[in-house]
Amino acid sequence: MKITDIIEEKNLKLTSARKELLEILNKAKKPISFEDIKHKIGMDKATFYRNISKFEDNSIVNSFESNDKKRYYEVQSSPHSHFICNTCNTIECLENVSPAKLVGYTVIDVIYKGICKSCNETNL
Amino acid sequence: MKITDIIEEKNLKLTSARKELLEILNKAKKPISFEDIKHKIGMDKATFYRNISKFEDNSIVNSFESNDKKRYYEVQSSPHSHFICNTCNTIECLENVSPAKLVGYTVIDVIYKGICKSCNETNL
DNA sequence: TATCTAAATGCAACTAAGTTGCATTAAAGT
DNA sequence: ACTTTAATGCAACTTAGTTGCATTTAGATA
Ligand SMILES: [Mn+2]
Ligand SMILES: [Mn+2]
Ligand SMILES: [Zn+2]
Ligand SMILES: [Zn+2]
Repeated sequence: MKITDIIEEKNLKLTSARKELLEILNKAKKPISFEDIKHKIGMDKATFYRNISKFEDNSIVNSFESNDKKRYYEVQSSPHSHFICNTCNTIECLENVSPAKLVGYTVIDVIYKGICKSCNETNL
Repeated sequence: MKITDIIEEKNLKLTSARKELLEILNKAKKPISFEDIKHKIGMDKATFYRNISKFEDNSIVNSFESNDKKRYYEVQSSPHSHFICNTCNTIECLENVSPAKLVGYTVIDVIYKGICKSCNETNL
């Protein structure tokens, strides 16, 4: 789905800041933080956070906190869980892991923490 | 296990601040944040964070970030996952949920996010 | 038990992610 | 083109957590 369509579908104004932000998020293969892209974007950080917040309200973007106390954002595609490595802090999207069901609860998001594949191999 | 034994086993100095802190953490049934206990403790916040950090280095305490952007700490007992409610922000320890295994990864901690039992019941 | 030393503490200053108020600008409907 | 309302930039603010430094204390040694 195209960026302009995503924005129009939610009846949001298509501003240049939003286009720029969504383009970067759309290209990214991993969730990214403000820190990650602050040098690539033209907008002020207030604009970044306000737009991210609006995207989240409109279910265009979702986010979670990582080990480094920063928030990471990604375009909402098919629901999936994430793995955060305690050693190298890398975040991986786990597309093929079906989230465990918990009776009585509604599980929306699952974050696994531990040691990732490549860190495990390094320490053999 | 007694607090004094835990500290001695790791060859840490048994200071009054550490005793106070570990006693509170040990009694707590849930993970707690600095905000939660700052009024109950005598030590400075720098001392709190330095001691928590030392406890984590020595595997006495573990922690994770919650929805409210605060870090929550608990005495490391049997490994278990946690549920964080997006509605009421309550944190629950899930003692009886065995964490999913991911081939190639070492899963140390799993955080489920979503809607907790009581919030689900309220919205029937 | 008095002395010694490294580690722990309190305090204040700092950092950095994220938020907010306000004046200005720009999107998009007419 | 005109108008309205939402979006933006900027600066000031908030707050969890960190750090430097002078002082204190645990606990080892004599
Ligand atoms: Mn993802
Ligand atoms: Mn727990
Ligand atoms: Zn890793
Ligand atoms: Zn709840």
